[in-house]
Amino acid sequence: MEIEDGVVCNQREEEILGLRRGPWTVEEDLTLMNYITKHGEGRWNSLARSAGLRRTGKSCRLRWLNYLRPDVRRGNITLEEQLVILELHSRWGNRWSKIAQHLPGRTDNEIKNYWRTRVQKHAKQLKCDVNSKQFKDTMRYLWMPRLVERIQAAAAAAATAIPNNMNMSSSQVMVPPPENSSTAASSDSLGTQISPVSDITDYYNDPVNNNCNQDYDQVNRINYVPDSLTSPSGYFHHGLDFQAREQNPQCFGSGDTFDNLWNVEDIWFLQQQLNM
DNA sequence: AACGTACGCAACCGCAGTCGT
DNA sequence: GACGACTGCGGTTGCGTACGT
Repeated sequence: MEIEDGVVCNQREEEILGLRRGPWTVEEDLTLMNYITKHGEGRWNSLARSAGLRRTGKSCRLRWLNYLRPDVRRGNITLEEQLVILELHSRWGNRWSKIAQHLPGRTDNEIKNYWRTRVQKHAKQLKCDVNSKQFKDTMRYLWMPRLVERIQAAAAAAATAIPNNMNMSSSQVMVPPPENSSTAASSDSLGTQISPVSDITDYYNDPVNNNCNQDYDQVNRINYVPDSLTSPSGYFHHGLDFQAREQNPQCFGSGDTFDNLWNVEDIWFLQQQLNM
């Protein structure tokens, strides 16, 4: 049998075995769910055969983990989740599954998609590489503190609206303490210790932990904005802020979208970084 | 209304690691 | 130790839909 490459081989194999590809049907979903309910997950290749699914084991696993699992959390990524993603990505890079472990109900695929479609888009629009120091600094010193502010503002507003503080989803979002912080140094088991998202907001607001807020304040104190610089905020009108706005409309004034976290300050900040 | 473009997401692919034989 | 099967991960692609002209 002539094999040109692995892809052709796989395609022929699948044709011979009558394997299906592409979007899953409702019937396939039900078959997979029923089978896993009865027999449990794992051993995906034999599971696919035993369940009578004309799919690869890989395909079944992916469908289950990313879509059918009962604890999969759907919908927009919340502000807290965004903060956790940014923080953990700055620490671990593209370790999506590791990051996903700290966002209950979120899949690595979803986080990866979020990063690619949102964060990398911002980097592109700011005309810098997503892995560059400039972009990382902008993220850490501008975007993340702003997220913290938004989260705290939303929490405060929700606390006012709901006296017994049954607000937000903070308790569901877990981040390990920053590895290079004094908090981390004093923790018992780095990596296994889980703390609520409030830790991370405390972290970014505590001048002892890093100079993030000092830098941020400095940037915020700047009143002079060169006329030649125009805000890119007009670019950003999609997605991320909708859920937060729906949950806490009082926190969002007109035209105040999450994507407007990127504004003329970011351009200024990047230019300062480039001039250093 | 029709068309083109951008966006978001589900699914696929290749590779590397793990495990059993 | 060598080999093959399986699993999990990160990167990439393709499609449906929303949006703008």
